Amino acid sequence: MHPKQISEWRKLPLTLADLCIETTLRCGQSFRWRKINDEWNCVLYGRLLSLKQDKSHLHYRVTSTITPGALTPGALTPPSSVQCESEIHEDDTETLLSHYFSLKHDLASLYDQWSKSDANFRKKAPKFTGIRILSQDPWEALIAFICSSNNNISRISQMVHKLCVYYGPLVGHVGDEAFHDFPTPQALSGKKVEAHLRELGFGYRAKYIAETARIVTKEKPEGWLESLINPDNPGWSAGEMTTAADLPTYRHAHEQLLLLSGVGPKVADCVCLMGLGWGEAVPVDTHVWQIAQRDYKFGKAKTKTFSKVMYDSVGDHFRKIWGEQAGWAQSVLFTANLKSFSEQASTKAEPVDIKVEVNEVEKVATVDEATPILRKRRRTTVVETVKIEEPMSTGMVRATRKKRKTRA
DNA sequence: CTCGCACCTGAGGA
DNA sequence: ATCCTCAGGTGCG
Repeated sequence: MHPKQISEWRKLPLTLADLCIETTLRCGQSFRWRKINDEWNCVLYGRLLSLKQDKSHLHYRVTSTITPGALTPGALTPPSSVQCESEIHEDDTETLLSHYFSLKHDLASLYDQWSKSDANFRKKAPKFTGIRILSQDPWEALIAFICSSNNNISRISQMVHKLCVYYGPLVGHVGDEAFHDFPTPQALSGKKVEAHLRELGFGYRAKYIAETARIVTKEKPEGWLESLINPDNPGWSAGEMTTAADLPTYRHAHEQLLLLSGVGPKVADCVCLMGLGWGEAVPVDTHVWQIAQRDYKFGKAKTKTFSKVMYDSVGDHFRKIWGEQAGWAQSVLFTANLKSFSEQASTKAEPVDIKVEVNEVEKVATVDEATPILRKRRRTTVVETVKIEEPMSTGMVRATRKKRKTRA
């Protein structure tokens, strides 16, 4: 056995504008990080990580580990290499973090790009720098966001924690607090899971989780979820070889996720964005819907629950504005809109910010008024009439929406 | 297809 | 304190 094996602190050169863990780890992407003595802790892929950061660096260390092979069934880990020595992991922990925080993207460039193409982003973003999309484990993201439905971040975090405690492997401790990894699909597909989760206060989500675990383990082939990962943003272990046949696309991944229980368009987009690496996925929830109405002149919904058409319309609009990483930009504005971060959100929510800012947003398919926008399948031309303004961001924004052929 | 509503729970405000 | 609203929605009729 390996007693404690607390490794030394290591560090990555990162400014707070490159990455702000204080914000990124609390803005409702992951619900698992716990702050203890000014350090953020979480188990990722079988290793207990601690993070802290200063002006110039992200400091990290691995407190303890368990054999990685047992945790990620889909990840092909050579059965022979189950080294316990933390030393083995040292080097690839940096790789793990680099992937987890999506460090291959230059955040300053992305913020610049979004600011150029969107006056509202330009106004809101400066107070919320360093927000990154986390590339999380797809399965964890799936279950966590099933828990998120009609729920608040505080309770979602509690629920995810319970899943880890009761169904995930114990990896180590920080002080007297135990840290478990996220449970595998198999662990959550037991017969009594639903009833137990009910007892634990999961409410109607207990059924969704149990059902989804059953579907993934029993009705889908091995590695099915991983096969939906964006090839341009491969998983950390690079264990998901997609057969050339099923050409994974964002649309396909989204569509597949909808087949699961408790997974609607919003949850599917969360998983696509934060678990499968599809940057164009824009989760439209109540907050984003509010943002769309307040800051982007989307019509007031006549119905309480906005329709699928409106859902897609909002997403398409943001994809048109922000481009390839629209979901990321959305996450920044989402965070700026969170009550928990309201103190940052400017001294006061001045309702006077109308100004000339949103001049180019223009009309945008007034979705309200029940205008049968898509009624007739009018070729593709109909829908939005967002004017193509200045030429600066041409290359990116032109997200070629080919064939809208909606089966007909 | 669209729409309306029930659904579990508990943290946080009035 | 007690009520009420709301929380990163989804499934079903």
